[in-house]
Amino acid sequence: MQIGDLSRAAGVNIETIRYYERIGVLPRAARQVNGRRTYSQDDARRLGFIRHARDLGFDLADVRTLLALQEQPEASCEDASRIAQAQLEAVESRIARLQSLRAELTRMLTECQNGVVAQCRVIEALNG
Amino acid sequence: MQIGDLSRAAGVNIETIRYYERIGVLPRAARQVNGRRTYSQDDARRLGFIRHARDLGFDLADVRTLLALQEQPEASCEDASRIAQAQLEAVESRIARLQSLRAELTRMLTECQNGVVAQCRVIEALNG
DNA sequence: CTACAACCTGTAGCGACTACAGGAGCAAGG
DNA sequence: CCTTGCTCCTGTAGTCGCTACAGGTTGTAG
Repeated sequence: MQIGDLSRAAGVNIETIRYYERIGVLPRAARQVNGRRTYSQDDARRLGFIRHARDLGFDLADVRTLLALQEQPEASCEDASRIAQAQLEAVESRIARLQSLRAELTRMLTECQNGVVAQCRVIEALNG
Repeated sequence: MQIGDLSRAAGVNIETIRYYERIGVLPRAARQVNGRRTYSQDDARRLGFIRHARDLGFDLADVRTLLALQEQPEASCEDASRIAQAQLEAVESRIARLQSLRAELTRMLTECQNGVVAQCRVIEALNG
């Protein structure tokens, strides 16, 4: 399996895969004689793990930690749940924040009568 | 009022104020004889406007447009409400996405018994 | 033999800051 | 008068997580 296949299989951009290798989130891929990268099923699983973690909002530092943990099956999973817990809290505070943004935006828009800028509640609200 | 005062008054980092000037979101500030920037109340209001818009999640391109609109009181505020409407939709889809992340994180965490990585639901969920 | 696709490395760009380095100006205390 | 320390200046580089080239090689199909 070469990089294009992996890219399609995992739904991750080729450039992103090379980027992950460059920064060491993925190990240096094995090469064919022509210099092209080859990947195993294991590599694909690792990339899937990364992608899923990224989709859940973990940053690459967290991903590194989670990957390292995953490779020590006998270690305590305390670290993993601590990271997930922190991420959950971050997500919850982002939700709360976005909900208040939504409220303010909605208020701005319902008060705007679509007239002239001088009377526009959207602009006025931003000046408040 | 010099830059430090404005920074404290508006709650915006000094470097950020200079950055806004550099990219033209703020006009080039008037200078004292010694070369230091001076700001008026008007400048402070403009910065407040920017900050508020940024807090609402508008990007600097939107901010530029909103600032330009604000300075044409007789123009139609249609553009302003279109931008706010788009922002509202973006906020709503971010909320939806974060709510599903929260659900998945919560599920991961409630299933994790804080044992060993090999049985950890957090790690397992990321592999799924 | 010629296209053209897929790959390679290396570097630069994005947005919105943030953090220096290296210097100048200014007020207060000794 | 001199030093200390604060604020300011410009200019450049770093952050994060990619993404997009440029310029080259290799492989495949007609």
